[in-house]
Amino acid sequence: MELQPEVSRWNVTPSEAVALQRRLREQLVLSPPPGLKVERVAGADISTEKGKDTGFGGLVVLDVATLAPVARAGAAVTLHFPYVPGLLSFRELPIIAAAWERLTVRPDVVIFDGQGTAHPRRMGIACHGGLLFGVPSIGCAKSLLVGTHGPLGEARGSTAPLMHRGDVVGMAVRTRKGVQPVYVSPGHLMDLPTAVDLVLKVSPKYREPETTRHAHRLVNALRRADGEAAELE
DNA sequence: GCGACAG
DNA sequence: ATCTTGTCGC
Repeated sequence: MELQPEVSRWNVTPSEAVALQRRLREQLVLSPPPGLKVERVAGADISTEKGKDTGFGGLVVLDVATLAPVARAGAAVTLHFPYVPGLLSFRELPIIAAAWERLTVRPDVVIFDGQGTAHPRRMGIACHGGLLFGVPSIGCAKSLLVGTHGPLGEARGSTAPLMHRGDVVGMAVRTRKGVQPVYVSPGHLMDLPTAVDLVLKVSPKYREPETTRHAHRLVNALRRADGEAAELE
């Protein structure tokens, strides 16, 4: 058997995964490619069933100017890694990668449902995914894994730096007045200001980015469709 | 040793 | 993440 490149090595123990993250983070580039033009942005997500071990993953590509979907792809893959805080990418990325291979339209940026550098080892799922696909990426999470931040204004667009061990690892961003902020951090080939700007741009109305919302609906639809097919057996 | 802990 | 009903507020 060929030894898989480390960035796509999934058959590891949690302990090995941690060691892998420490090596992979050396490859991270925390700045956008010079002259990056963002015309298409993709959202990635997975959905699972309570007692089953199949994960349904998908990506939806949106036109940034109109936020209209222009492409999508999904895949069903057996889960081989448990949910462990800090090791989310080893559970979800194999599924998202299968969908990525079926995606015919390449986005300029991928937004993941989870952390980027706002991670104990600066290697959240957005970092790992960006490295894997070789594409600029952003992490946009609904809750914190690590870090603290001060209060932020009530208005949409308000921000507060997310601090962890003396470093700014991300930004708490209010995407909508009167709701809890989301937590934005760069993944790969990305910086924090660019990430925050883009997340606000693709979140004009709801708390979460339209990319994430579309991806979430896609993978849930895939899971339900699979469940209905199973009922007819 | 104790508590925290993306999805 | 998923399992689940109603409920509060714009």
